[in-house]
Amino acid sequence: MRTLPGATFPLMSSEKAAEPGTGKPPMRDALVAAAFQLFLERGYEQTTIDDIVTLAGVGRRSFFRYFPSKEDVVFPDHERCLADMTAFLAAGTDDEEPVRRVCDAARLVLRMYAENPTFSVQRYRLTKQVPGLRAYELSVVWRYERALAEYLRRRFAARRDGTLQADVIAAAVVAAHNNALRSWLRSDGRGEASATVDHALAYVQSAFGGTPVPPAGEQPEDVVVVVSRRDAPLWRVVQEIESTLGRG
Amino acid sequence: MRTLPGATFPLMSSEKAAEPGTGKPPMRDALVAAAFQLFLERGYEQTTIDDIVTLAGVGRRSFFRYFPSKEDVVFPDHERCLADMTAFLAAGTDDEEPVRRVCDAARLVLRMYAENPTFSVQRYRLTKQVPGLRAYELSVVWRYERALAEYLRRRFAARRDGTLQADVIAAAVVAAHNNALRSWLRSDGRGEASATVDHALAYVQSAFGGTPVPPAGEQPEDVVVVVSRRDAPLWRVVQEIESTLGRG
DNA sequence: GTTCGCATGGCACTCAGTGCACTCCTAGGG
DNA sequence: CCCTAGGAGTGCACTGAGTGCCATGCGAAC
Repeated sequence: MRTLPGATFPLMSSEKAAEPGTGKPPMRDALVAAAFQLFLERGYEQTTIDDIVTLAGVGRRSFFRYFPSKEDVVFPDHERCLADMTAFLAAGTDDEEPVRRVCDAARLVLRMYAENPTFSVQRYRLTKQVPGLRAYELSVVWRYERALAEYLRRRFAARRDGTLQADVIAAAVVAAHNNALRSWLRSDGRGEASATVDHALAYVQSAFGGTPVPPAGEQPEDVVVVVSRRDAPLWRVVQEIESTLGRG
Repeated sequence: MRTLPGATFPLMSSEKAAEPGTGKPPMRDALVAAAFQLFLERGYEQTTIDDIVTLAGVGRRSFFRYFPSKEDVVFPDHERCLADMTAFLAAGTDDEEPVRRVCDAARLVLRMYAENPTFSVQRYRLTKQVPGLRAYELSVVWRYERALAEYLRRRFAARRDGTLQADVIAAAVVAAHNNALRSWLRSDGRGEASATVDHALAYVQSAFGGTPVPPAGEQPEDVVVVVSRRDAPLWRVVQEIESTLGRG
């Protein structure tokens, strides 16, 4: 159980001290690096906190100073991302389409994943096979979903069944986002993540939202006529409308 | 720390021994009863496993024979309910409307809650204020959602974007169900739970499903004509279709 | 230099969860 | 009637996460 050589985590970084908010404390990064190295080498459950702090060359107590639990070290940036999303939603004006707004908020999360593809893929493989981490990830995702739902509840305050619609749409947005994100992660971060998630979110917008893609250049006909076979499923009808409007 | 009097948990029950599958082991029920008594008295985190087993009058090791973790004692019947749901989905035939089927599956869960209103309400209050239990509940709900999504994925195998639609619809169904369930739980289990959840699921069916309410008596017109103002939001158009079809 | 604040480290403790071995108690077979 | 096999329950010791408390050390301010 050797100690990580000092060069691996630059204590001589431009950030000289741990300043919460301004820059990342180097010790925090060192702990994340040491933890992931061990998690990938021997697995999450086979790695103890003592192993991590020994490799990082810091005291055991310091680990819990930066991460409230062992699971948290696997999701080191979600707290900040959640704050970003909350701020993004709070900054919106009331003349925006609510569903479009929450879809854009979801894209913030995707961007965070896409910023570090290799890290994201490693974490994905880890969470996929460790039940405890999967459970923890659920609680993280749940907080994003709640942020979206709270925003929609405010926007839908006047609607009948506003809270119901808010909860359902938030869940649908998160599910679509996660579907696209996972598909991207399974491909080892190759390909364009944003295109995948755009496609997934367009489906949700087509089911719930206002205008999914503002026509911009080409205006749809002033009058839309849809002829539907009796008993055709509603999604088929919606699909028909979309293609008629030139959004297919 | 007295011991629970023997009369509180009928050891003289008709089930004389612990027979997995046939009847509930009385010891399991005794542990649940003792646990909830203490959780309500002094809180979840303030209650240790030792407290529970002492009150139940059994050995500490026996607790973990029945419940793999402390959280599990709070959700003693979800494992069976999940099995029921899986069986229900597997028993369906392929000529049924898939969305309707998963909505019916969700109603199974509601029925389980509605069978023991007081227990469900107590548990709700507990999970609402204990973060650890909330997280655990998320993992339970996630398994329901996965069961629904897997079913829909099979049914949508031929569709383009089938897995996306399956994931999104499953999430929407679960969110609608939970919205209704929580509203019912907040009312202390008064009122008709099934009516609330029916209303919530109808919203999801109207957004995704085939015929939300089979017309039965009155058939919709064979040809549907919708005239829409330019730039009207899609949900407004859908609303129009719905009212035209007589589903409003 | 002294002092204050802060990041860190060390120590001891609680408690959840596990592996193992032991004791009953019961069923069944000779 | 005895002997045995298996399963339910139990006691014990151990690991490891997470916490509270206090000491230490270091840089900044005074």
